[in-house]
Amino acid sequence: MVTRAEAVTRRLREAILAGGYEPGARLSEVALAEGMAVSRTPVRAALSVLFAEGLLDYEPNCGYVVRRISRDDAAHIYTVRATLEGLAARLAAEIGLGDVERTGFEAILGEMEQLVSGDTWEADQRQRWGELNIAFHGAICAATRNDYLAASIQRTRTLPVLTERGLRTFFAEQAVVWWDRAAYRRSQDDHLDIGEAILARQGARAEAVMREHIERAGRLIHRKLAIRSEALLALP
Amino acid sequence: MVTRAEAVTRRLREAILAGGYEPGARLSEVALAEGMAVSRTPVRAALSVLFAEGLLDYEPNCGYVVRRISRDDAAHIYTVRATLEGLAARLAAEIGLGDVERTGFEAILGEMEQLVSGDTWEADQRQRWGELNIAFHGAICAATRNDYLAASIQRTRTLPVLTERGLRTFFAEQAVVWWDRAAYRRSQDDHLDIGEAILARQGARAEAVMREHIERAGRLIHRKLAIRSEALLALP
DNA sequence: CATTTGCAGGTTGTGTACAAAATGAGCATG
DNA sequence: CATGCTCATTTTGTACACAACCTGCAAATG
Repeated sequence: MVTRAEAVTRRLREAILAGGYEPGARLSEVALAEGMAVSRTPVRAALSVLFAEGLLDYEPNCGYVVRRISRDDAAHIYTVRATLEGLAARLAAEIGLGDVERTGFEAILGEMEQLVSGDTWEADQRQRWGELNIAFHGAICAATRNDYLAASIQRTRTLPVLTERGLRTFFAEQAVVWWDRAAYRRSQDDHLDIGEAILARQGARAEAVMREHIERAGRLIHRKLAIRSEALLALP
Repeated sequence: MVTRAEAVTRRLREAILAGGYEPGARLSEVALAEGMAVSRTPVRAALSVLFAEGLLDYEPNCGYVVRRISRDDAAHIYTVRATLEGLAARLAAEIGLGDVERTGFEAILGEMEQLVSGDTWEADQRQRWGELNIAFHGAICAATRNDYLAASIQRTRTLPVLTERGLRTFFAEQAVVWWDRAAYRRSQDDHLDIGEAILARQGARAEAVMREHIERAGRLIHRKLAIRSEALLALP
């Protein structure tokens, strides 16, 4: 059975990552408790967990607020993520994929290629592409057989960033509304190179391409955030 | 003011990392509460935080136990740590040290060299060397100006491993009782190379040496754990 | 004899009352 | 007008009572 604390944790985490709360928003225990029809106890437990995960800031006797991540923080996180995903790609190449893994891996890449080179590019296709992108990176993580590495990468992908809409988490496919179609094409080319390198057991090449692949996404978001910051400064 | 929950968290964390509780030990809420003369509430908060940090395992309605990390887990963690510390060394070299940083850095290296090439090698000298080792790696982290990276590295160093004595955390200097003096000398040679590379702004060299430096420590611990496992199996 | 079912004991999960601390409004004072 | 103080309000921190749940054992049942 799931405890209420767990249920509240999951609901809150998803709400935050989906952008239901603005970064900087105060999370009042009583308000959340009433909203979810539980007492403050499970809410407190959930908040402490999300704080430990890095989604919230906390000040004793002052409460929890949704963490606001600065442009520099985002750049720092992307630096780490690029390195870790590069490591994962290299390990996957060095260890090699089993037959089942290989089949699934090629299926993911094939469907992505089909999507991105299709005639239309509607919202549901972009979303499907995002799912496949997650699956692609997840497959590489899984192939390393290193749970700690997979968890570390996962952490870098689930931190909310200052946003009004669209750019909810660092995981690039959540931010796709920012991208033009050429960026998808470029991203897909990277994926093809990475997949090829891994299947050919070329560890160094897989690592280098993956690293650059992530760092490019980081630069893109860094630039987008700059534009947003200027826009905010230009207000009243 | 610090809340009781924070105080309990700190005390518990230190106790676990110092080896006060065997991996696998159950942490009863009431027992801890009585032992620290607080109610169960702050104890529960502390346990949930330590669980999120990865120091504890948790099963609903069943309680918390000190996490037991397998040999493979240890190897996985060291792989990630070697990569991250390598990244830190490279960034430190690329960014460069300020005058104050550089002075402190050289002081640390100098004292370590003096210690390890001295005539005696007693317990307090080994401990001092351990402190300086922490300071050395910490200085490199700080020089990157990347808090997320520093936190990620810190996490890899604070996970307890199966042990009876000596080998409490993965941070090698906690495990020094396992090493002979030659290992310290070798470690110090690495430090000197890394320091030289960073000061000379040789990023790739700093990264490579640091990576190997950490991976060697990982292999050492992996081997030690193997010996311990055999010893355990050999018991009645 | 094996299986199950019920009970007792202990542990964790939740609700709630109260204490302690921070916040903010209003007012006095320089 | 700015500053600092007091006090009410709000929010969080803690304690504790009770409910829900797991565990082990023993007795009943087939």
